[in-house]
Amino acid sequence: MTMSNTGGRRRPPTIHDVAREAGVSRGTVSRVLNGGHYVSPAAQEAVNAAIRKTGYVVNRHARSLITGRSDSIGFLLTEPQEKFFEDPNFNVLLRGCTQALAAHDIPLLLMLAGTKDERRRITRYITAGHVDGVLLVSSHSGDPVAEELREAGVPLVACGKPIGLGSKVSYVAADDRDGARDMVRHLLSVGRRRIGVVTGPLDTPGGVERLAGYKEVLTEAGIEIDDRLIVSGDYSRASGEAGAERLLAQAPDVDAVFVASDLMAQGVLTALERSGRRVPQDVAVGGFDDSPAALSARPELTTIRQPWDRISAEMVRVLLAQIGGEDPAAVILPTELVRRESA
Amino acid sequence: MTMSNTGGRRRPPTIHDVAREAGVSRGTVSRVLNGGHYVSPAAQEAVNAAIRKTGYVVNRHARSLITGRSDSIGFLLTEPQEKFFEDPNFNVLLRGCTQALAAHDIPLLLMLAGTKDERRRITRYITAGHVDGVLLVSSHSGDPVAEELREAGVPLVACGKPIGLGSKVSYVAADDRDGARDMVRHLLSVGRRRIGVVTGPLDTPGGVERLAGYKEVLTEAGIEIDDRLIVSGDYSRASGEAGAERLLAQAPDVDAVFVASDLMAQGVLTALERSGRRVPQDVAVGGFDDSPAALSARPELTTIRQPWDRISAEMVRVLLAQIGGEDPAAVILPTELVRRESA
DNA sequence: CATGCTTCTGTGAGCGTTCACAGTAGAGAA
DNA sequence: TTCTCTACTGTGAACGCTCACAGAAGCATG
Repeated sequence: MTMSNTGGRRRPPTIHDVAREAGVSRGTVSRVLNGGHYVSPAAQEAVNAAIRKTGYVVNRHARSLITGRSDSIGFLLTEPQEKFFEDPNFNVLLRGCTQALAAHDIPLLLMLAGTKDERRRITRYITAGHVDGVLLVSSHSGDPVAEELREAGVPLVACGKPIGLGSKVSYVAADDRDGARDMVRHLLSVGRRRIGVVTGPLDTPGGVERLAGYKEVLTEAGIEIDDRLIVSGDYSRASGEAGAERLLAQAPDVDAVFVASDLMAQGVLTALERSGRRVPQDVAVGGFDDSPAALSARPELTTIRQPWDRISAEMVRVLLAQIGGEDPAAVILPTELVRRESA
Repeated sequence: MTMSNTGGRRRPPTIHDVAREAGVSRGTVSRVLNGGHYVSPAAQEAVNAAIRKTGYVVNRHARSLITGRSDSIGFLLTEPQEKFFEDPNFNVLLRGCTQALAAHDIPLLLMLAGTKDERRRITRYITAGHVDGVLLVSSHSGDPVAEELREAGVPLVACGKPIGLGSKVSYVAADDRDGARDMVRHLLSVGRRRIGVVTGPLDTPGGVERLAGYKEVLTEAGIEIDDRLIVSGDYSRASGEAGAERLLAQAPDVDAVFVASDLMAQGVLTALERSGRRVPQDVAVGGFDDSPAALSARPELTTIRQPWDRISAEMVRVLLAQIGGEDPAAVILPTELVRRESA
């Protein structure tokens, strides 16, 4: 007598049990579960009571088998994995998406596509229909996974404008250009004229747009663009430090720096401190993101807030809409200047 | 004629298609899929070829419906949500678990149990059998969700020793006491004698153990425990700053501080700087975790590395074993002193 | 030649849902 | 009355898979 009883989890009640308990048929229970149209109030009530009494929870596998939907979505990260650790923005985004989906009772599957093997596995998983749609985080251009998913017709919403993907891919992004404009205007308003910039990667729309905003405002203000004041980084802390070194070498008279990410700004602060310059007295520093890094920097960073909570909410909204048959959409959200100590 | 064609995803091939293609029956294909026992080499080969040709991927819903397993596991965070953002350790853990599971082709469902509503929803979801097991992150004591899951017999592995749960819950943790011992020994070895400590929350085993290690080493060294040198925090940066203020007021002659987390250590550094003390010349500072925060601190933190990659790998291993019917287990992993600038 | 054992294969049933369809009852119109 | 329409309910089939079972073939043993 070998009964393998692993912890004693007994089989949960089925729709049948509920139907019997309520004195109705499976069909009626199913109708109550899915919106309750064409169900008499009496039956409605009886079924709900039976559900409460039995503790019934729908078996999603059985449902998915017949509907063809999985009622789950994937959160796909194709960034180099290090970024995932270093950049607190991902956390905020991931949390926001998870919660927005939870409100719809949809679980989020975390998918990390670092290696080539993982990419292949994940692509197969998704195209096999195991998720209904994908929230995509991938700033670099020409992402092969995204391209493949798009071709397979998988509903896709990117965070930030994707490159090289057609209009079939929705995206949600902050208004990078406008945010950059706000920051540079602020630096002007506190009396700075030799304003440098550490850009993000210039093969991404975000990097390009933030630089464009910088140039626009300076030009409007009648200040000539000086190439010695422009260096570029890759959003990492180290690249901010290196960028600031270059900037200081090329233009020692710089009196402000607009840095395209808070993490890079931390690096810039380190380099400035090493060069003996005080922030903000000698050089004002403006960041971008309003990530937790902005608060842990010394001095605390004046920065441009990206509305991550709204971004994640919109990503989920747009994705669900697209799964529901609507056309892909692009959503641009406003940013906000957050004034702290560094500028 | 209203054909609702949403993007043209056609139904993927089924096990039937593969069977027909290979000239065998469904049963044989199924056997190949699940280990290949009792299958002739010829059939094996034919089925594999057919799978490649058709691009077949198993329908997990259909499989789960009959096996009763979901072949997916939940990563449950019942911490106050802010920690999730502030503490980079979570990232490392989450990534490690995701990848370890990916190697078994098991998706990870991210579950954030912040509000009471979310907790109820998630508990129902899990106990309904929609995941086979749960990786639990929850440092505070008396977690009601964990308790409920344990009672329902859901396989559970906690990160760090849980409180108030019976021996039915597995856990994986770093050797907190030994790590603390190493750090305090190190502080002694660089000539410090008035060594303070900022503990973690003392209602958690981690907090208690790290304090115990501190006391042990001092006692061994013949140094009397001075209560003025002991203050406690909650692992947050702010509590580290406040703790250091108290410490400096109670014992101005302190020449080293062992801080129970890197994040708190950042706060300690801030307070020390404000008080005019140099690190490490006047006061040496030792952290705990070796989180990314340790590297972004100035000076860079000497700290105790928690082996997060091994912790996540072990959590997954133990959980899968438990799902497979093995008994719950406790795993303690060794830590390592990482010497940098602050001590 | 019968019997047993091992290795392999096909078949029917069933997992818990949803969906399409058929059917019932009651109300109102012809 | 008879017909139609609406509101509601029950039933069988199907979704794609695994599992238990039956059976076939090959080989050794009695």
